Amino acid sequence: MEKLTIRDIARMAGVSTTAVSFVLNSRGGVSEATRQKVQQIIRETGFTPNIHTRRLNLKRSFTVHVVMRQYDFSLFNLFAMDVLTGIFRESKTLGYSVIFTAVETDTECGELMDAIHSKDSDGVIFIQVCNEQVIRLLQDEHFPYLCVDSHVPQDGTIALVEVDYYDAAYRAVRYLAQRGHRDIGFLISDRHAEFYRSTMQGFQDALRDACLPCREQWFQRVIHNIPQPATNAMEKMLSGPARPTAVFCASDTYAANAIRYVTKLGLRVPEDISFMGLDDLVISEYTRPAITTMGVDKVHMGRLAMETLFRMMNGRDYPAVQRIPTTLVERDSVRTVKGGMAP
Amino acid sequence: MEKLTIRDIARMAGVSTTAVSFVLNSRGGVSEATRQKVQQIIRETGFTPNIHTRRLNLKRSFTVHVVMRQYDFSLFNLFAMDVLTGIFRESKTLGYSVIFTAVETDTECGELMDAIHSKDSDGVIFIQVCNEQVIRLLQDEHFPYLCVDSHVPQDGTIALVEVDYYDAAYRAVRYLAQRGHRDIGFLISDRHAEFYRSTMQGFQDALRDACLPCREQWFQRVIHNIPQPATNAMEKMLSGPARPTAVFCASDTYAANAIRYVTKLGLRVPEDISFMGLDDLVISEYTRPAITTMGVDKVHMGRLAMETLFRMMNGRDYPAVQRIPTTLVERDSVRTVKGGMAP
DNA sequence: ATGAAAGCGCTAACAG
DNA sequence: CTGTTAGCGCTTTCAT
Repeated sequence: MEKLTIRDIARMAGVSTTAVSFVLNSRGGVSEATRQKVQQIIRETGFTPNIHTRRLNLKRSFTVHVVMRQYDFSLFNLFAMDVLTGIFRESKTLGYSVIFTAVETDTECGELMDAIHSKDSDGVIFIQVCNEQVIRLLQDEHFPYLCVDSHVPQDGTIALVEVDYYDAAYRAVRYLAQRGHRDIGFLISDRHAEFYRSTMQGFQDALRDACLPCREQWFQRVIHNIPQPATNAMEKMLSGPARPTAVFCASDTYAANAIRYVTKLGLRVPEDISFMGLDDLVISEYTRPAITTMGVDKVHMGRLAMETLFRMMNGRDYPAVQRIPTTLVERDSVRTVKGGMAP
Repeated sequence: MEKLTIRDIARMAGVSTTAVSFVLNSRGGVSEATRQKVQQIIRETGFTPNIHTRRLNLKRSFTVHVVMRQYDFSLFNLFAMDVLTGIFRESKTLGYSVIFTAVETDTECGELMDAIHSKDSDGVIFIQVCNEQVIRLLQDEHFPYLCVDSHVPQDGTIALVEVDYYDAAYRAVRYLAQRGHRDIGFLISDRHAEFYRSTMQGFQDALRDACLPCREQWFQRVIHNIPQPATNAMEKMLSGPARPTAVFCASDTYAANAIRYVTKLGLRVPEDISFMGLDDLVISEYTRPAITTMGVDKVHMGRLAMETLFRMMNGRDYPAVQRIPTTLVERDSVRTVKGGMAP
């Protein structure tokens, strides 16, 4: 069966291609009779217009390009996976397709730009990726784009959908303090300057506001993209003379690995040492103890990103920075120290 | 800056559009001098050919369409996520783009076909989705497609990349038997007739070959797509007079939830009851105890799927059914009963 | 309301 | 080797 064209339909309906085109795009300027006739033929034949032609004419492709990081360990994809789900759902309702590129951490600018140019799309969503050069080029081209969870300074130059990490860190530590913890460690990211900055700031402000001590050794940076991140950092944190009673982890993945590590060491969690995470990933519910964490609605972030990009692509105005709040999810990895308030 | 066309490049290089086109597609029939000239102009201007036009002319889009299930709980996406990673990697090397549709469980045939027709692509990969009607229509259109982990009869009519579930179940039970377990329960899927059939067959054959008893009550079907699958099934399994010493779960997600459930009940895993899973998902490493499971190389499945579809799309021959073997991943959820062999 | 015809940007057959 | 030209299938302008 040869692929039908608008011409065939026009012939079968005894009208011009213009009429068919108008019906397809539900534009006015066609008599009701013609419209009926054409619609019937379309239904009977199961005709679908060639999408490339449409795109060629309209100079838009009605697809968005999602660029995300390609991690070696699925563990790190857990966050992005949920964001994706949100993007999918929203794109469906908006009538957009979604196309992908997964980039290695060290992908260079030119390569990425090529990918963006060659895969056609009307806009780009970066998830956990934000190369300044690429951003600048995109800006020069007036190409719509937006970053989700990209750990980038929120100065308004780049459209962003970001977790309110400062607030998350602040409230996490405050929570720990309220549970009676005074000696609090911190597992922080070794990358993403902005992520580092905001969580660190939140952490320190909370420490200060709660009048808690602050020891150099209890701040440990986690090395990414190795099979068991956090193990190393945790080892260092515990090697000193004093041990924190609780550790705030800038990601649930750190927390999961740290808990596993200290458990192997013979420490009991949360009795001997408490842990608190950030993000509320799927695994956090299944570790033992399950991780108490500052949860984020990642699917919502995806929806919001897609919706915002849609506005950009259609010339409407849009909020430059959208900061997503976190919610405390209490599970079993934090104990109440005597003197602290029970949950 | 207006978008350049092949015409502009031709003019600037002082050659015809044909020459430019040939250079772009690295076809012969152009003198070295011309080629150099054109390539330089392209480099200088940063010209990229309009992809729609190319597709329109070639009548191919160089993109594959991935259709996957849209689950409400990210837990269920863990398998598909890794398959996707494999598809991405392979598609990149093959020069294909990837486009998506996430379907609800009850998406009807017409809707899916529309999605397939309207998002353009040269082939479809279904992940954990396999609607017979859709398959038939696709077959009628001679449209390349392939199913990954779709739990469908492997009779050769449909190109498949499937886990060897029979073998996985058989070997899992044999492993449990070797560890000295004689009373073995089974948490099986409530869906996917073929998945049910093959795992059940493997389970029963292994039981028979090891001369183990087989109790009706120890077979429990898990209800999907509820927040805590397996809890219910586990409850039923434990409600009888006798309790199995080990349970084989047709998925790690079942195992994770079952372990959590029985732990809350006060049972110790693996001392009081052992669990064995299937798939080796990210969570399995983080539960406590970590789940002993039959692992599958999901990323490999994705690669294989993409590569096979590529063959189909290009008229080469391809294997109709590819059965992926599983590998035992020993962790901590199975104990050795006295009389059994230590690992 | 309708249809003829001129593109959209590129590929490829064909003639030179 | 090179350029001219006819499409690819659809949108849209402009007469009618």
